[in-house]
Amino acid sequence: MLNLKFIQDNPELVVEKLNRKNFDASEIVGQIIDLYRQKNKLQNQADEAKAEMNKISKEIGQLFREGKTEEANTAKERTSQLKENIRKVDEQFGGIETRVNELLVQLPNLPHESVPEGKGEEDNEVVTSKGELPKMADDVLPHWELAQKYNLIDFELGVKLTGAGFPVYRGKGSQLQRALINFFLDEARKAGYEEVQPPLVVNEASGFGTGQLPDKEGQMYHITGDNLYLIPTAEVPVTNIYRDVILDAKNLPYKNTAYSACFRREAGSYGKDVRGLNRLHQFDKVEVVQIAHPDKSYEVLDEMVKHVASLVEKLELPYRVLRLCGGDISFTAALTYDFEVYSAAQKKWLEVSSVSNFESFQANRLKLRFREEGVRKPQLAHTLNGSALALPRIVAALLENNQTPEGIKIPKVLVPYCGFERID
RNA sequence: GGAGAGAUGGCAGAGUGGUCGAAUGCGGCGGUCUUGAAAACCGUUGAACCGAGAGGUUCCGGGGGUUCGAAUCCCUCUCUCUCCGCCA
Repeated sequence: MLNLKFIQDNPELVVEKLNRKNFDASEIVGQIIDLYRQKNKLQNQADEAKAEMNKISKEIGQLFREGKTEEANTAKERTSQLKENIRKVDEQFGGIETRVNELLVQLPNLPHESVPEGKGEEDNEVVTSKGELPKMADDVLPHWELAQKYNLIDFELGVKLTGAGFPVYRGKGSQLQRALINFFLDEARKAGYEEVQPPLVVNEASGFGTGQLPDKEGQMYHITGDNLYLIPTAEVPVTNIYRDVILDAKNLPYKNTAYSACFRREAGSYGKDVRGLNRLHQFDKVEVVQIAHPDKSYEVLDEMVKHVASLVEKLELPYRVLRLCGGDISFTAALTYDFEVYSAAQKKWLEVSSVSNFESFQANRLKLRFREEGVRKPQLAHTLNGSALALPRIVAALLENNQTPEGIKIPKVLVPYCGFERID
């Protein structure tokens, strides 16, 4: 959520920047400014009337204590008009506040100046490209066939148990999952992130805090009986650790990592993209989250990007990093880098990580602030997060790229975690 | 699932109609003392909004009501805890 005062002070800037996101904010911003003015006027009126009321009430109390009952009763008569006035002004004020909030919530985050213009994913900017694309024979298998051949993942069994998009990992497939999770968590810990194990189910307030609600309600599984949501990413519970808190500036940045299962309804995605591990309703992911000082958040973002890069490099996967364009970047992010690994049999790039700086957009909803030494007023912190990494597409690329006639080779770093060098 | 209790400042915990943004303790910050530290003592210490400022308004889980006046009384919702039952 953008800061109301900021919008008021820089309406043109807001509209201009949101243009970059292909969002026409002129009308909403105009309405907000208009309402904001009315709101202040009403607040002043209400405050004045309430001050008067408070004064009279105190006087009445004083009179009663002095036993001057008659005078007190006279004073009471003065209040009814005032009371009615307060009620009316308050009602209007409340209505305007609600309306302003409704409008505020509709505005996406402002994109960072480095965000390229563009309509969709074809306009994303490739900032890094590393690793040789493997030259594979023509008869290489896509990962879903490898998974079946080596009995690693049973997609149909998942359909039986739950439905499409809920695969069952088994044998070495299951062990590989566990190895990746441990590897990613260990790497994060070495990079200074404190590990946490959050709940996989969150309440409405948490969903709102990180921006899933109300905008992306349909993407989450909703447990209606208890009004709780299955998390689409560990970002939600982990970032919400810091909801409604005021941190000490000298302790910034706060760094957390968490492994979690992630649940996404993926309503509206059909077609060949959903084949195999490419798009699932439940998947595993290790997430990294940082709460940073506004002056440092872009340094932090670079640090996180380097961390994620080191992971794919250690896994010996060819990858590229994209800076998302205005048309592809999410509602809440100011700047996002996507990581894609090359999947040799499918011959395509698969997104395995998304690293974003949300600046104060989430913090404003979360009421996540920090206090600078010697400064009385707390200010909004910046939140950042990134996948480090999401498993399924990594597994897909590992299987496809490392297939040999003798079986699937496990990358060196994972061998100690897996306990085997090859799947055959 | 059954029964009961509770929700107050960073934490603990008082406060049952006015002088309460709220006692007290702990913690935090500043100071005195000390070679330094501890102890002791003194002071200070919530947030949001409006305002150039003085200052004003709001907030004691959320919402509503009673009253001139509500942390305090009433209604309602949510959440937490305790005991019993069931269970990993």
